[in-house]
Amino acid sequence: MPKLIRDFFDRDTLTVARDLLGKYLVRRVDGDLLSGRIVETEAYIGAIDRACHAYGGRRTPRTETLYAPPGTAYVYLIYGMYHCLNFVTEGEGVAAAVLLRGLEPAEGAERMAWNRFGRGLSELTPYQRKHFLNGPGKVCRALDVTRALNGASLTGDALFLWDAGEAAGEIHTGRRIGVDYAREAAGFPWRFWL
DNA sequence: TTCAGGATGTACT
DNA sequence: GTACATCCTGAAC
Repeated sequence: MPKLIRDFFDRDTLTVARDLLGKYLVRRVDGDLLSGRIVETEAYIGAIDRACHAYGGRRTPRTETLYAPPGTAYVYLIYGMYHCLNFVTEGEGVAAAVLLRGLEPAEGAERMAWNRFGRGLSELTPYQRKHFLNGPGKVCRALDVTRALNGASLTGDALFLWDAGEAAGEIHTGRRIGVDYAREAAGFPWRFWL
């Protein structure tokens, strides 16, 4: 019911990227619940997208997860020190996913602050509060998402998505971040935010 | 508030 | 050897 099931991800990737806005990502770690409302996503579609790691059907040990069944977590290391979390979409064998770029903190914000900055919520500067979960690396750091979760199911206990029944609100669309190298794909309006 | 520069490891040429 | 779906710090404005 409110927990998103595999069928949710087994659809057109752009549709999934939009529908994820306003849903909640929930992470269970050591009995604690960390969660946030999804406010920014990007779509990556291997068949036609130079910015996708699996562009043109490319298969390597890293990209293998992109071909996994819908509702699988694709987590990779970027710039040697940060992780990015993606939700695999469309049927098994089709390389496509939605990158999670931003959350609004919900449950467990205190612990997330410790994960991100090594100190509690009340100790944060205004700048740190404003830039709390507004980037893919930040989200993963706060929710303790690492490559240990690569290939995990998004309908399990450690990591899943929740539909609280809230209306998403107005959805904005634009170019994706950090893909200027991707030629024609650099301009695809595949970034969505609230 | 904006900007340049550096950190850091893996994937792939 | 080069590039990378990033973030932080510190300095200048």
